[in-house]
Amino acid sequence: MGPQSPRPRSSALSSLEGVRRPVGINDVAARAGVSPGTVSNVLNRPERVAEPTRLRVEAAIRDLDYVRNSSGRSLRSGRSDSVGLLVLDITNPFFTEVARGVEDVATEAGLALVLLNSAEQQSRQQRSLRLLAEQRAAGAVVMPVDGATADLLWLRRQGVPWVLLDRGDVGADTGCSVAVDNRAGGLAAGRHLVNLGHERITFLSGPAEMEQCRTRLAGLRDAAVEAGLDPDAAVRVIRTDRLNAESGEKAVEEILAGGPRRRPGAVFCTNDQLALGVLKGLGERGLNAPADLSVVGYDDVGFAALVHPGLTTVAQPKYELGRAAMRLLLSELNDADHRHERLRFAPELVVRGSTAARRD
Amino acid sequence: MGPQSPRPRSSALSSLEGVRRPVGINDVAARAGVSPGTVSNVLNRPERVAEPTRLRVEAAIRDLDYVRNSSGRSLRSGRSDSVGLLVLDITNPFFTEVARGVEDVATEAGLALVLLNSAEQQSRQQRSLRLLAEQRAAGAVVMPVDGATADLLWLRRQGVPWVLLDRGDVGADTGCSVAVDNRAGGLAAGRHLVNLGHERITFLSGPAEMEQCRTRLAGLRDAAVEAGLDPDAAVRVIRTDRLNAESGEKAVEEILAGGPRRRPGAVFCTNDQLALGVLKGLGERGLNAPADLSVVGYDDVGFAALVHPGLTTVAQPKYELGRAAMRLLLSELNDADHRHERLRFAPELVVRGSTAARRD
DNA sequence: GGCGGCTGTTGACACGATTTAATGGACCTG
DNA sequence: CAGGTCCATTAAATCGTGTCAACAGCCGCC
Repeated sequence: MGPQSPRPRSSALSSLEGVRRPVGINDVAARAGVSPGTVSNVLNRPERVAEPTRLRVEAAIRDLDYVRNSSGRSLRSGRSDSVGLLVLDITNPFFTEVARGVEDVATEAGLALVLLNSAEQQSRQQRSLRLLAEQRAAGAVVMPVDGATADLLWLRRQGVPWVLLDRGDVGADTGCSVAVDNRAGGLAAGRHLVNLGHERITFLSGPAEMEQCRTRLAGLRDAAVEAGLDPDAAVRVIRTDRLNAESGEKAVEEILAGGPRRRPGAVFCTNDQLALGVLKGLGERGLNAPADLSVVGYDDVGFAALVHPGLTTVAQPKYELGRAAMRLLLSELNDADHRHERLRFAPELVVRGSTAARRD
Repeated sequence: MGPQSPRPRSSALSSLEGVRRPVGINDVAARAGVSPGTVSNVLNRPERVAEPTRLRVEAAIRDLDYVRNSSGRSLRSGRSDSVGLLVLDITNPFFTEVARGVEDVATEAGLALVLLNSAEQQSRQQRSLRLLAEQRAAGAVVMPVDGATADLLWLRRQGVPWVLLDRGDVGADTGCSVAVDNRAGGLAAGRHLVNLGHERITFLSGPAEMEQCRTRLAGLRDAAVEAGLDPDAAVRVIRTDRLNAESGEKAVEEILAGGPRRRPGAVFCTNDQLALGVLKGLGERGLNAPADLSVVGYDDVGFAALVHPGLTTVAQPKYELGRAAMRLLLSELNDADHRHERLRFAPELVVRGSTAARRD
């Protein structure tokens, strides 16, 4: 034992440096003249402790500026009070609206939100899920990259429940999910264009493996069939590898290829960013919507209303989506009789200036 | 004592239900035939343990699918391995780019990011900071609401260091800060407009108490003085209460008030969202930039390049800002000889189509 | 062969909060 | 007054990890 080995626990001499030994529940107990257990009761079940005692403890808490230590707390309980939010791309406005919804509900429930960004990479997603397991997170709201089902099931086996957001299912009945009806969205956009007289429509899709893209396309084709058109002739598909404005801009070339005769009257993009990119690409070629091409987007991000002409788009209740997901997670955490639920929201077509009747 | 009271700790019967007792460092130790301390060494200082032992332990870890418990970890160490990121508005693209930078560096360093959104409310910020204190967060990157200095100092007294982002100082030499030189940004925008011949410029500001707004305005006035103009005559200020597109749109009325004689030739907005709102408001009145009014924004968010005409704006290195802030925080956490630093980035004017020479 | 030095491993405790069974005291009742 | 009930409080055990002094075993050296 060195000379200073049993460091003086309760010395007050540290007021000189700014670094004070953190005050714990024991210090509070000592100051209030009660046992640590009573302090814990004051914090967690105040009704069990007599009024005068409670007041004394509360005074001690204030005097010492006591802040409880959540490590100790969650070590004992086996659960931490934070929930994960795993998104595919923090910078996408769709996700940030969702995040706001999740955050609001989590905050109301006193839970901290751990933000994880997979950037659409499976390896990063895997790291993120492991982190949640290590933290013994109370739960997670997850927008997984495609085909990473096994990792999710692993996480649940580790005792961390999740709610799937904006993705269908992960096979079995393994958890709640919240999404918007993509087929209905595609259908609404399709009907709108068909009603305007368009018979040649290009669908600007993302990567082939994304379920949303395929389903929205299916809805679009439904609309063509409804109108008595041959969907294979009426709908042409162009794929991009990323869902951003740049890809949309580059795709304009291909959309317009084939000369005026084969040129589509309308393009339906699987994402507003793509659509805005298309609008920009048109502008650069001296063309514009809707005169030369009707353009429809998807999501209704804030900027869709700001461009000129305003972007016609399929709105998703993004904020509500986030709130609902977090609420389902809370239900799974708190309700003993929780049953997994598949919540489906209805999208809504917002008609602005970027679409118009066929002119040729 | 009920019949089942001392639950069987090591029974293997739980393979039926999906809920297994979480496996801890002790189980690993037992399986590998070593002491828990050795397992801990394998995890934290592998070089101290002999190769064969290490391999045996690593095998046990894999076999049991052991996941370490960060509550126990950080209870012991007094520090958790998460850092907070407090932003004013998650949905603002400026913040999300910053967040991406912070997130990337934090992830590299193996730290988890706790996302906190003050929504510009002091009460929410206070709750957030308390949460970080409770978590014994390793540190935080903070964009505080104005005038909440005391809470920040309190957090540091609680042992949680922070880096200030996009805000000057908090009085004394209390921590690092990262920001962009707002005066230089205002100056660059101002010079650009003055060089185009504009002599009546409106500054569209946010709330009066925001330091950024005041400093950018000062830069703009500097430019006027440089050009031999009386800044009080040349620059008019209009305030909005929120920094969003809606406010910009509403402000158009006021900007144009006073008839063509007194109408300004240019408007410099303290934020791209405001500027985009102005562009929209102009469009709705049948006017447009730059023919009727030159418009300059600030931030260079992704959408600034997508509108037509493209928005001339003062670009901030958002992603780099986030990275730098997190790096300074890491330095404060790891380097014994850390000195607080004030990092200032240079903004850059990006000229697009929304500004043009004076025409009247 | 005894001794010092070195390496690898162990055992026990500390971290801070929660929980449970036990305790003490006040009050009531027959 | 003995016995019982109820309430407020306490002491001790516990959660999973990290740390550190102590120790065992081994090698080499004189």
